[in-house]
Amino acid sequence: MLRLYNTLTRQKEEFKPRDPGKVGIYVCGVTPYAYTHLGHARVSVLWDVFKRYLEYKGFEVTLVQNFTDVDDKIIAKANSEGVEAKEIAERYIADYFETMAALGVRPADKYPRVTQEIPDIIEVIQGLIDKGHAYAAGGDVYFDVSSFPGYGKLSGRTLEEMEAGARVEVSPLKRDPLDFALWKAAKPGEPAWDSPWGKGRPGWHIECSVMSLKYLGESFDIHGGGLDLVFPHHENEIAQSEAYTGATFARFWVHNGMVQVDKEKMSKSIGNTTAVREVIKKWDPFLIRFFLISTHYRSPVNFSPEELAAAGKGWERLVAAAKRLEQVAGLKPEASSAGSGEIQELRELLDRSRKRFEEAMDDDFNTALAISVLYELVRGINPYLNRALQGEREYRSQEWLALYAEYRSQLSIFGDILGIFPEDLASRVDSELVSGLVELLLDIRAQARKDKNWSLADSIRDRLGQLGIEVKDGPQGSTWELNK
RNA sequence: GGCGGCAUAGCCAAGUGGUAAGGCAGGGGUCUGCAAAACCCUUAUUCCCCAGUUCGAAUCUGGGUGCCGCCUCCA
Repeated sequence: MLRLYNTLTRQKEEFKPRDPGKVGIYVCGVTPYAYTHLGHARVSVLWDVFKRYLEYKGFEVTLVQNFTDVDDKIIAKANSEGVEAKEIAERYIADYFETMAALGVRPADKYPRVTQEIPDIIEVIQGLIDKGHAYAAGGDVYFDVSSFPGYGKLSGRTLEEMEAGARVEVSPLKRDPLDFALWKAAKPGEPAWDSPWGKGRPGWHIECSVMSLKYLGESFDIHGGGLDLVFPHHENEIAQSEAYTGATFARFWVHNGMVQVDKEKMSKSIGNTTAVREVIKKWDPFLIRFFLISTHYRSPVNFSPEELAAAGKGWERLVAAAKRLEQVAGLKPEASSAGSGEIQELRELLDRSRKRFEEAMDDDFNTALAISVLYELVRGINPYLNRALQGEREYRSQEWLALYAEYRSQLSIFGDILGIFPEDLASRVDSELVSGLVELLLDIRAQARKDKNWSLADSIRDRLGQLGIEVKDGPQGSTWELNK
């Protein structure tokens, strides 16, 4: 049973989908006017993992993530470069897709864009006017906050409190300072579409209401996004949508914590963003994923090279174990008696791990706890893998090889859900020919070592090292590992 | 100023009433021609402080301190 923290109720609730077996998710995507940064990466990686886990649980998941491809920032950027707004949006949308591919994020099911949904948006705005929830003023259209009694229920504040805050934008066209724009009249030179209120473009919040309702329907299951969107964006989405349909907008609101730098939020307006395209030049993209999910999604995660390096050490241990499991899968069984007691214990560890992994993920997607299960698995099997790879015959029996195969499969299932293992792990590790040749060289080297011919032994190790094959000597023999 | 959240070892980080997961770093060890890896042991009598509830609290309540987010664009 999956339990999810719902921002709306501020507690964990049992998750039951609207339609049995199916889950509809809408996640607020990016405004493409700058390179994709780690904050964007966190949201996307998170929902990629959540979707994979829900699919593992047997749900059919529809994930919708939008692009806000027209807004003030895009227009400003376009003006400063002397190009069309569309060109700016296209450039950074392309960067977003490239970044996501590098991070192993599987594509969402639908990526709607504001500029391609204008007629639907106009229809909803007109509907809101007709129902008395919105009013046109000077070519703009504003949502009348006072007409929606539930305003403030997501962010937990009342109209009075917000009025007192007094940092809201004052516009002479608004009846109330808290009213927000559904439609903005075009200024000269801005991208604009025809509408009943004259040329203009949609306000920021209306797109998400329109697109989520269009692609997921009323009362869809989960609406996600960064914690910084709770107010005003998501609050406004609820007001518009529920005023329009009269039905609950989204059933679960799931918000992730911010990526921080020096304990401060990473954001474009502060100017402390780190573009993912730069980060992955120095760090493995799968380590970035691992790092981003090694903290619970609702907590902030601080980004620094030191913390990334520390996480990297642990991650490398998991990857190394996964590689060893691939290698061992290529061994031929030896006829020898097995240590059945040890095998029994290891099989119990395996069974327990499945349960603990699922319990962790079921508890509000506790990826940090889930990762600890992988470490337990690896710590359990590692000693035996080493013995098998070093040639100890009793650890290469049919029974042991079968157990390794189970571990390999289980680790790969967990790894796939979290997406933390490079996908070409198997192909990198093994082709029969490579294995055979490396084994041959290691046999020769073993003889050289026996003869204390260290220069030959070291030369073989060094030259294999240059080819990316790392040789490691152990008490019973040598093992090897293929690195990038 | 208003609203919300968080404070756990040197660092990162799980844990919402039953006696402190996991990772990194550090120390010790197994192994060892050298190197690397792997594994074992070890590192918080204690969870920001003070009071309270309870047989029992890191976990609940009240007060304090510090940090973060939102109230303007933001994932």
